[in-house]
Amino acid sequence: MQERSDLPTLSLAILGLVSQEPMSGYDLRKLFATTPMWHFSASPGAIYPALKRLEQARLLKGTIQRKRTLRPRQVFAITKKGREALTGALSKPVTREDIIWHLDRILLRFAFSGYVLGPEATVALLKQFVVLTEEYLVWLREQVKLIPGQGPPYGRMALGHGLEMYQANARWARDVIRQLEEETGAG
Amino acid sequence: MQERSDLPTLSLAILGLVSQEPMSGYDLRKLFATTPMWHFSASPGAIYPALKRLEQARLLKGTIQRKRTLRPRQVFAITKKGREALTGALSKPVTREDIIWHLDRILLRFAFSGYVLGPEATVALLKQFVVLTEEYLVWLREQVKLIPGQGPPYGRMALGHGLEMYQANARWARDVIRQLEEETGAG
DNA sequence: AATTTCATGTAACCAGTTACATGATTCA
DNA sequence: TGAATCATGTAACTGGTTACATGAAATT
Repeated sequence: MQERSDLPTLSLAILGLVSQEPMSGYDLRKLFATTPMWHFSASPGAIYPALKRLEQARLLKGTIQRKRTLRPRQVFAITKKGREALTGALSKPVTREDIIWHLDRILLRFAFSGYVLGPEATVALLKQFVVLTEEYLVWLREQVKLIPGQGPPYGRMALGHGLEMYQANARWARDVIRQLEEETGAG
Repeated sequence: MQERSDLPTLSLAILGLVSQEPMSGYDLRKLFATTPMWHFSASPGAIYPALKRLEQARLLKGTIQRKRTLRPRQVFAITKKGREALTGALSKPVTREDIIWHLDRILLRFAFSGYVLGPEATVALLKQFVVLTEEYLVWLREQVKLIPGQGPPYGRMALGHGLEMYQANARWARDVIRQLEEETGAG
């Protein structure tokens, strides 16, 4: 019987952040509301239930500070099992679905992979990303060709946006690969 | 008492497609599964309930063909109220939240706006998009500067991805604006 | 004394996912 | 006749949203 499918993206974000430094729900909310860790829900109705689920799954362990007050502060730290789940999630192969629907997840995996698995694994992740993105670009370009040239141009233009996006993705990834390889080569 | 908030993205997609040509749930599923209208759920558990909600809200009207069979085919057409809801949704101002979290919605609005509201309204939509995107880019560049230069580079690199994305968005929009203005200017 | 910030949480709702189910029609 | 395709739908689950609620501590 295998571990239940994928961590939701918010849970992955929380797990990765807490793995670097124990945090409370409030700390996470502030982080998501004010820093470039934008893009993740800062709403208490998302954070606190997610923390509860992670603790129930024994991936996090909460410690209550200020026990005597009515509103104690609870700081969460990653467990051994949690770290295994994190490295597992970061090591999974990138899929075509990921590059289309879960780009935020890939970026998250990229950043945490750097800290948790090191630069080599991160370069490998990025290379998978580049390959899949370029495959997808091939398909997209075929789709563009299939659109009749005489009709209204909006569909073609919207597709053009997709092309720009995926090209930018691939460009960025190749650039970062180059930087990381220089670094590890020089280090 | 005002109309209940926003149409969900899938409902907007369905409404816009059906406004061009009446379709069944199955037609929509095929479209979402095989054409560049990728990116929308082709799962029956999403499509059929969405169609039911749109019909209950009187935005669509279903007509059953092949009445006598057990599995009739039901084709949906947009109603007057549905067309009003569609133009309303397309005419709403673009928000900062849209450009960060709902880019898919903006692309959808762009494409349908072309057909439903015409090129001038579409150019206006794109111009809003460009302004908000460039404002956001300013903020992002400030965030990049705030990252300490000596630490691990992963956070900065992930932010760099955001910069590339939003720059590509703005570039695409400006390009399309230019094309549409040439067209309407020449036409 | 009033406001803001710290800090945690729940309840109702919404909409999407996967998996399941049914059965007709068309094609090889 | 068996497989693929047409065609519609439900049930259980998941997890995010908004809005609400509480109350201490720090700041003005």
